Amino acid sequence: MQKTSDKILHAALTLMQDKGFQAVSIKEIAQQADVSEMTVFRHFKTKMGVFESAVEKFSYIPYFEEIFSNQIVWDLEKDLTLIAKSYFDSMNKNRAIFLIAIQERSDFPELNHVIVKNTMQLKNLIIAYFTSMQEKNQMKETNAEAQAIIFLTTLYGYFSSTSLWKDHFLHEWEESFLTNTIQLFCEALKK
Amino acid sequence: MQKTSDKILHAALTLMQDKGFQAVSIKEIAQQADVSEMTVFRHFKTKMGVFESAVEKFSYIPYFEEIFSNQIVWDLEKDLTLIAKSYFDSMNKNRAIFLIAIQERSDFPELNHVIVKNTMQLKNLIIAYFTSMQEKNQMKETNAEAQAIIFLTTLYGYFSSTSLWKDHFLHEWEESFLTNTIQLFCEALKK
DNA sequence: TAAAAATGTTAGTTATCACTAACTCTCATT
DNA sequence: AATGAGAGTTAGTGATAACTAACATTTTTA
Repeated sequence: MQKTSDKILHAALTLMQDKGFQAVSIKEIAQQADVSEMTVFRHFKTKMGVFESAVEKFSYIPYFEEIFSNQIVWDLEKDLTLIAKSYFDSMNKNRAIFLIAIQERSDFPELNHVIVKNTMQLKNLIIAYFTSMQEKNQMKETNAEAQAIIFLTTLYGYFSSTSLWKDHFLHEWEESFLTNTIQLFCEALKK
Repeated sequence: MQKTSDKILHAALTLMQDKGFQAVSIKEIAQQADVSEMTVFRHFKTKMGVFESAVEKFSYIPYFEEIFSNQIVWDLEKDLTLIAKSYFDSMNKNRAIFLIAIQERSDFPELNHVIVKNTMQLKNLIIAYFTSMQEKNQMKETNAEAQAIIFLTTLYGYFSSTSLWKDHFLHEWEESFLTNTIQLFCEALKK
């Protein structure tokens, strides 16, 4: 059986990813977790305490460098697939925090760092990868940074739209979206 | 000089695009608009009334069909530029509503329609455009819908990330992002 | 300039919310 | 059987927010 504090944190994140931090009351969290309000306060002192514990527990720091140093095979299609999947993987694990960060961006701008830092790091790795691929003569000589930004923006666009608007938006399944996107980039960039 | 009710609506939208509907108080709106709380209530009855009037006043319905029927020249680069600029133009005009829609999506799911409807409409027009281009033998024979979705997702990703995370994210200027993106798509899709 | 319309001021109502305090209940361990 | 930890219950405090009512003041207009 689940520990009480875990139940509370899970309930809090579940509610906050839909409504944000300040729009969710302790009462709601307690109901969702099936405990009394007092139990929540006893475990976490304040509402902010619940939130901070939840972020700490559920935020995920991806290790893109390892992936890059171990699994890159210098084949554009395979490598872009790997990169894209790693990105989706890390963003999916941080989905709740991503959604809360959006909603509370004016009150807790620090939260953005979790998301922004990951993305910037990946961006730099992709730039380095593209540069290497150009040196290996496997990619056309275009602006590596610009291509990296476009690639990441596309991935971000997919993740963001499916997270925020559920399937009511452009709805294509992740797998097929990914295949088509990578094919497009390969078509444009491969030498 | 600006009418009082316009001042209020403008203040409300300005505040709500950062914090959302329910996190902004009438007091804040009144201060921002430099009127008294009572004036706000006298003009709009309820807080919800302020919001509804603001949405009605500032939501923008783009006329993509007209653009497509008048300004398309059947040159992939020129046409994609036109399409992308029209998209950014309409989204920029709806930026405040877009940001509020995100924040209040669990309470006012109807709001999404303004954004989703525009995007879906544009998507269908792009699919039709790609199909025609293929028939004219100016584009490779790929899945038109998939390409349209990728193109729109990329544009959405740029708009969404710059709107939400200001310049702290992938920061490339709209103009150069657009040029590079369209060049990539042309490289991949042109025959 | 006088009436009318718009806005300000002040005080108050009701509801909700974060949080506290004091007390009770349950149940596993010894 | 006694203890103590974890959880529930109830009542309450102080703050804030939406909204109302009554009256005063300013601005616009005829």
